Amino acid sequence: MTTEVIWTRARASRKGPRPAHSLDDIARAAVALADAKGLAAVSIRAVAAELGAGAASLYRYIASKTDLHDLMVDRVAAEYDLPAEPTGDWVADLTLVAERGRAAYRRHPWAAQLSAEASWGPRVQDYLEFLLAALEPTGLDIPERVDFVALLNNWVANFAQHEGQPPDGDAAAARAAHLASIAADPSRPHLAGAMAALLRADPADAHPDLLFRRGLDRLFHGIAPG
Amino acid sequence: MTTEVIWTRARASRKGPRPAHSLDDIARAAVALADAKGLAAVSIRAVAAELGAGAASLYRYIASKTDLHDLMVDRVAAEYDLPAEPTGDWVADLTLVAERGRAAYRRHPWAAQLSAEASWGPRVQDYLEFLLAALEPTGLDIPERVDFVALLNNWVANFAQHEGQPPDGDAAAARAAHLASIAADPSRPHLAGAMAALLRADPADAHPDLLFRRGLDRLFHGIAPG
DNA sequence: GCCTACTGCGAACAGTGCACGCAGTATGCG
DNA sequence: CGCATACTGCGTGCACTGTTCGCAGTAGGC
Repeated sequence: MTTEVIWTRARASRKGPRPAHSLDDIARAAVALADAKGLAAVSIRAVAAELGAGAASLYRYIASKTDLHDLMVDRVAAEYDLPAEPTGDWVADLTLVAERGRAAYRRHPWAAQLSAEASWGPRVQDYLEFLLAALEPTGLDIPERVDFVALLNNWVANFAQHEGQPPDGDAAAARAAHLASIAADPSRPHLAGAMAALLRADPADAHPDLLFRRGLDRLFHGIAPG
Repeated sequence: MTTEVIWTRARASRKGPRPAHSLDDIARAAVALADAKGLAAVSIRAVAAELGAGAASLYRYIASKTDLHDLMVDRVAAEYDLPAEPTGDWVADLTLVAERGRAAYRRHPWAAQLSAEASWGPRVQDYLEFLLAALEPTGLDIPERVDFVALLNNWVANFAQHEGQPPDGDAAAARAAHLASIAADPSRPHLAGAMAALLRADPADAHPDLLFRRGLDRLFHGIAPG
């Protein structure tokens, strides 16, 4: 008997007691936990406790923690809530996806770590379908489209991660101190200058919306000058 | 007493026995272990055993597993082995970095998961310095340069990940089966078409070097048609 | 009314990151 | 020299992890 990804497992059961929970319940609990206390706090036991269930009970629904992660990613993907069909204006379509993604990754910063590895559930597939359809007018061939979908997702996740203020705490403070020391190190002038500029501009006077649009534009039209 | 990142800790010691290992030894052992058995096999105990040391001994050198990850990333970054100064031809400079990165990520696929989160050691800083300097002729402003550095790293890591054949094993087989079922699902035609095309072209008759150059070119000049 | 397929779950197992504290070692100072 | 001191390696233990096993209980089909 081969292992299966959670999305292909049969889920019909006629006999016995009704399951007390659903995959969606589990996903919701896990997402809530990750939002509140970080991805590291999402343990099988913790999710089970959130549902008022025993730890071993979760294994009636999922086969591994990987399955749980897949559920979480799919649930976040549902927040894209895209229309059935792209408009045909590829810049507008991709911009819409990017903005929805930005919002989702700001709500769920942990999702960035999971989305690259997760196996695609139905909501993720909807997202991919929309993006691939939206890319049709660009004339890119198929490998390039797939490549660009991953690129866009990565870029959006990275952007959202950096615009949300860093999580306060011990490790974050150490990070910030290290960044400051890099900014003050004259032996790597370009890096020091860049870090100094970023630290100075931190009060977000440079509107992030503008940076986001500009970054997207670079993705669409490249970084080449002129 | 505030926690510190591993790169800023004092490392002078005059009294007592000479340390039996060095940070570089530890990094080398951890990288070797990750290359051989995957990132999950890199536990404190396993790395210590690789060095012929007790588990608790490692904590004389590092303060946490995060420190170990930082060491590993910095060691991989050393493999870029970039010249002191970029040439001034930004396309050539960035291409060089991308190619070195591709090779490094193919040798150490696990590094992709770590590089985004790691705190920058000296070798990583050298890499960043070179890239930021190389981006100067593009006329991008500083936030855009920093953004692009992250983008390039992500894209290269992602590319290298996908061109290396997937790790054989139980989970990988389940993944492949799921992909095939997506390719056969007519309810999302664009996605199905894309997956079918990718699965068909798997025998790598399309030279990956060519795909790599083309992808880089898209990064530099954008995806806009015409 | 029972067989049977199901459910929830306590307990246990191997493994993890990490902290404490002790034994041993080498250096600088008197 | 001798010794206090600052270091090193590390056994042991703790709280926790993902996962498995087997058992008690429940409810649909015949």
